[in-house]
Amino acid sequence: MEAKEILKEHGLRITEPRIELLKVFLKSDIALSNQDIESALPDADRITMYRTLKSFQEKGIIHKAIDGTEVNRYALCHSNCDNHDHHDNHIHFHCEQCDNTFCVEESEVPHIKPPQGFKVNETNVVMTGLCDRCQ
Amino acid sequence: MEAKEILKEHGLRITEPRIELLKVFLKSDIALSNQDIESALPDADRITMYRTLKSFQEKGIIHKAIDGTEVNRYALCHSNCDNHDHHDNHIHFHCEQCDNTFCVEESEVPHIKPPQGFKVNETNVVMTGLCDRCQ
DNA sequence: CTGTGTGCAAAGGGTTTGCAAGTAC
DNA sequence: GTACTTGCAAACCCTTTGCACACAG
Repeated sequence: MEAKEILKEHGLRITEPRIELLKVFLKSDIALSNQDIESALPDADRITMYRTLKSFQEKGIIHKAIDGTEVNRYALCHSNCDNHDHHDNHIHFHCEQCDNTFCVEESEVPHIKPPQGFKVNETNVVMTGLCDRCQ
Repeated sequence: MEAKEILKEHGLRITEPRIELLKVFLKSDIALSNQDIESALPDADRITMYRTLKSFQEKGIIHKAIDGTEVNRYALCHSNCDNHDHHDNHIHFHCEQCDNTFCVEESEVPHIKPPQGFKVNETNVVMTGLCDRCQ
């Protein structure tokens, strides 16, 4: 069972809500909002979901996909992110039509020179437009 | 009075709450959160502020500064944005220390090739790190 | 067995809606 | 005068906290 392995690898106890949530992420090719997750797991407890999302982020299992919308979305980390140290370095794409957010894994965030006197730790790129299914 | 002119140019009635809010933006060199605005205008009505921010956005007076935080921040449009058609094309910088977000006006968002079959309307870049005052 | 995780109830906080009075033009 | 705007109250909704019970290791 892949979900259980991921939990074990990241030092989290194997519980049912965590396995179910992780399965949803493993099956999805888009970044998931709270609403998406609730639709996928209608019987899951919302509070538990909040807490699970939080610990998944802290353990480096998922990352927040910055897409410029009001809505928080999360996606699996593909690089080996350890606790508190994410290094996903890809672009996110938000489709205006279907409202989905995609991780563009094949992309690399370009190096952009920061303004004078500024120190950059992380650069995020969000593209907005129409995805391949919608246009 | 510059504030009044801006309102007139964008087809908005000249009212006190709008002038006051616009003055706050004109004086600020950072993107402003709701909290920032409330601190600057302690006596202003919060509901009116929400509505004013909304109409300013719709008229192209301000734009949302995407900075990857939970907090919505807004900054004046410098290019000529008309209704529903923003074309600010600069990078935003979020400082982890002072929690401020800056519009990096001198920057240009690089052209990044979208994935196969995707159509890009807008590209946003957010850099996170330490600003010149904090490092 | 021990500490972590769960899930219900309740509190918290920010945002939106309804509506009557006020005001720009 | 008319349509837009304001600002209060109340409704809304999402998120967080408290706590007792359940369960993984």
